Amino acid sequence: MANSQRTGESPLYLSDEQLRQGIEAMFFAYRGFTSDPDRILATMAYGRAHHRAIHFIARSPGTTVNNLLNILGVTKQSLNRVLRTLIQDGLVESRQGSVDRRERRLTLTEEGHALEQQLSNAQRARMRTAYEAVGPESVAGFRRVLEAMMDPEMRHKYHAIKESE
Amino acid sequence: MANSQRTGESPLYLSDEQLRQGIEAMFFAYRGFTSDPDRILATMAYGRAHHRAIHFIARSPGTTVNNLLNILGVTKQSLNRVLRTLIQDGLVESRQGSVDRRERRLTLTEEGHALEQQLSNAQRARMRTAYEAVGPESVAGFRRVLEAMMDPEMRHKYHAIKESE
DNA sequence: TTGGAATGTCAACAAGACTGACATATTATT
DNA sequence: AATAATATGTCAGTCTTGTTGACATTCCAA
Repeated sequence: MANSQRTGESPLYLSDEQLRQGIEAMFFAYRGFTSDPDRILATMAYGRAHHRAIHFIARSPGTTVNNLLNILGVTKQSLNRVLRTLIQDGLVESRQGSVDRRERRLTLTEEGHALEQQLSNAQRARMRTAYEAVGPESVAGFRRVLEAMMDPEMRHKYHAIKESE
Repeated sequence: MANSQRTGESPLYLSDEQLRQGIEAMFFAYRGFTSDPDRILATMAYGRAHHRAIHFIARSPGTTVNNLLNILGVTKQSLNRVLRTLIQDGLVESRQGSVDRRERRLTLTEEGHALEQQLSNAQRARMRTAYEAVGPESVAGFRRVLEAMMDPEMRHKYHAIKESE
């Protein structure tokens, strides 16, 4: 069962040790990935959950609560708490849908956009530095592996967001 | 400042849109990355924090609490709560250090190893499937980008663990 | 012997996830 | 027109995992 017992049959890059290193790289890299926005958010009363909501509202202006729930994969109670504070603080605007008036269409206010820019600038800066350091071929590989790691439903959502832009 | 305003100067793969897609890919992929262990852990009274502790104890048997604190980047109180339950449940053994008896040397018990295997098998299976789907060149690029994304201290720890194996 | 380091523990707290129950509009179906 | 389903919001309670701050113990080293 364990790959290390049949190294003759499968290539080195699929060995348990290589996979384990990939797992640890993912762990440490994700820490770096979130650290810059986290630092900014910590100075306000916000956390990672607020960042995620802001990001995807910025990405798909006019999105509904339900759509956001699907993308973020949390409960409506959890999301609602975050949205409530963002709306109260004037970062997010919630308008009744014109076609289906049960829906709430979410958009960022000017203030919300300002924070979104601040957060994504920080996150992109790290990403850009990493991309520049390794070059386009490595970046292409990076993107391919990440996509292959996603659950199929997540992959669909990922593509849907990409293509709607 | 925003890269989208000087697309003529910098390559496409460093555009804000490409960086944004990388950020979202990272977000969705990390969800997949943690989902299999999370599912297993949810059936017991454990969470991701327990998984992380178990992983790095398995990786560096006889490691100290302090070393684990450095790797995991949490407070000792937080780690201690997790370790306490793991020790009580007989998954982790804590022995007084022989050289410096203030230290606690942490190892997995047989039961601990069994759980670690279950968790890492699940996580490696996803990793292996992804790796197989994209091939060794993409994997190499993936690893390069992840490493470039880490904070320098994290990169050191990552290498230290790799090389001690 | 004294100071500092490593560890453990107690208490209190907060973010952010969860479940379950229930309310209110609105739309769709019968 | 009545009923069912959908979208959203809210209240209450729980859990995990993180945080601070305070304090005790043990042990090494100057």
